[in-house]
Amino acid sequence: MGRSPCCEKAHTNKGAWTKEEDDRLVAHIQARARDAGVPTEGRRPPPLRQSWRLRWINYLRPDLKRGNFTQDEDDLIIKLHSLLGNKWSLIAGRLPGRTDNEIKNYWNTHIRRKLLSRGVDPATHRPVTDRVSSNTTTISFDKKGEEKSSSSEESPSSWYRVPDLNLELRISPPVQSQLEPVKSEAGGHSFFGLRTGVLDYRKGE
DNA sequence: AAATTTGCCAACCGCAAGTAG
DNA sequence: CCTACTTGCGGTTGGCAAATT
Repeated sequence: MGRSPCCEKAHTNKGAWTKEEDDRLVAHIQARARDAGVPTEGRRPPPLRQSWRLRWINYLRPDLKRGNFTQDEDDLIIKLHSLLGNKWSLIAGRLPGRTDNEIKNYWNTHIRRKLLSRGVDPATHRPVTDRVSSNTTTISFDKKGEEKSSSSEESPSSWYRVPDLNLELRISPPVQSQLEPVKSEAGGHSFFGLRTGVLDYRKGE
């Protein structure tokens, strides 16, 4: 991808990253990791630093899997989406080596179409012809920690059960941290000393 | 062979929440 | 508390390549 015309001007450097820029970013982050911390060269304009962060999280992180999604990953994404909705970061937390952006793109380009071709509404995960089903459980994330459910069954606040999916979801530290114990600082990969790509559930305790 | 359309996906944008001073 | 700044997230855009006309 070339740089878009608008990006050549006004001291900006938007657009696709070059190999050289990637190398510099990786070297910079590794150096910073050794120094344990924060950039020392003064403040940068937010858009540039945000771009660095995105590039690192979505592309340069060493644990990224890349390549085609497997059938298992497909199924897992569909199940998780039916439970979590467009919470791509949460879904990504369950798929080691995949980023939220990657999953979001894959959903929009592949899975949506696949579900539609099967006659399933990708938004609701119900048959398109199915109007209102009474035997379903709806989980809303509108309010933190509140489960709005049409089912009367009591369940522990830390996990949910959806009858027609044959899937139980327990909120716990993501797979990533279990598989890869050796990480910068305290799990996840460091971007200027910050953990990225792994949600820290302990914060909420 | 050239023009047009379509699909893919990296990157951008803006908002909300978190944090530091 | 209040303000400014940073980070994380989800939605959207736009460029490239492949497919089609």
